[in-house]
Amino acid sequence: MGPIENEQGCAVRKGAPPFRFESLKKRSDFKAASVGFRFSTPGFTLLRKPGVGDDGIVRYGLTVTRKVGNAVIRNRIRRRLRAAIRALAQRHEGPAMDIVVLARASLLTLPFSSIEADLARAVAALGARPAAGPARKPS
RNA sequence: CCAGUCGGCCGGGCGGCCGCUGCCCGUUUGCGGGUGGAGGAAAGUCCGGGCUCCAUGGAGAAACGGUGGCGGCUAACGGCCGCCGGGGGCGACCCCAGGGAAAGUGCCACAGAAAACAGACCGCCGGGGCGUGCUCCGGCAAGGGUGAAAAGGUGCGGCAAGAGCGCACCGCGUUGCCGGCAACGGCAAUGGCAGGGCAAACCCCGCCGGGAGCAAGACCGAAUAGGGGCAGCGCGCGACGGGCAACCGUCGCAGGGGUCUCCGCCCCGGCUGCCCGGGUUGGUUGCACGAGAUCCGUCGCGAGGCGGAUCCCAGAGGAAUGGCCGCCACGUCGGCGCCUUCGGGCGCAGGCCAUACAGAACCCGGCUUACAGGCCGACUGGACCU
Repeated sequence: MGPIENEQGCAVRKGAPPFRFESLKKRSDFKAASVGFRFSTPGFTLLRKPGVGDDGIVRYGLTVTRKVGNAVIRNRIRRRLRAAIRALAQRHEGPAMDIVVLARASLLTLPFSSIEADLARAVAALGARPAAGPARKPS
């Protein structure tokens, strides 16, 4: 893969090193993402935190609620998601941003290849939206 | 070989690609290399400890909570081991909240005459009466019936009929002797039977218990705003309130600033320096050498004790210990062939699934619950062969 312009024509990164992927750790980040754009797939819902991310870094958070299953199931889902995100990071070119993955129970049995494909699709779709996030009524 | 009882153990393996994390080494500070990295229940959070903080002069009592055969083990326990008693099983073995009902209170539905100072429905026996199968009086509690339970059970004698009324055996109480550390057991004598059940109803008795928890606790600690103390300099007037005072608060006028001037509006009324306390995010620690693991010896029936040697064996923090793929084992399904005690077993090729329960969060000892499949050992009952 070569450094190219992405479809939106923003953030051209010729010859830049690959994106670094870090995990979100603060509760406030998760809450901020909950008001951003969403993209749903059979296995999960992807949220994008409003705002321009730090250059060259995509931060991701995983939300796997107790409703999904017990600790063993939740951990396995987290591991599969991390593995898929890591694979995606190798070829990510889109804008820097913060995302949160809301997991569903089907992630346990869904084929790994389809999780990867859905994740790439969802990240591309959210990367194309304006960074400021959706217009919301001021509360 | 079949059926069963008890105890212990395992609970995937190999390879490839790509990753996470603790420690060590190197380093061009990007990273590279080496090495370690979930469980028997890590679970439920039900007990017991260590550790930490708080409270506490010592001892005791009350209250509350827990616990309950006896002896031992243990740091401790509601745990474990051994034994005793009761119950179940042909047996190996299993089950028991197993102190006290002659301290008191309470409850015992339905049925039944009567459910606890006993009593008499049907009955049985004797006597009186008359209308001769009913009634009255008295005796009895064996039989019937009710019930979970009705003042021991069986048999013989006895009697008007009966009854521990008498006797034998069994059960029970008391006393004595013997065995045992003890729970308790054995034997003998004796009493003719004392006494309903429920204490997982209150209660009584013995024993144990201060509270909260690693988000315990300790250390480091910015920036901004705000709080307190001290020192120096400064400190317009008036009114009101508080105060011994220093001083503080409110209001008005004057002053300064936004804004060069006026008006209006808003803001400020101390400044500087040093110190203190509190404290959000964060970092370090507690936090991985311990009632530690493995092996050996020794004492003990055993739980376990003692001694020696060797070893270091997870430390995350939106939470690492893995993701994907291939092969194999195990399992399972039907097919074919052979054997068979007709339950099944073995062999061959093939299809399917790709493992159950479940993820450390300060650490240990237990308990309880969950668990696909499999292995080992000891023992019991039975069948067959020699």
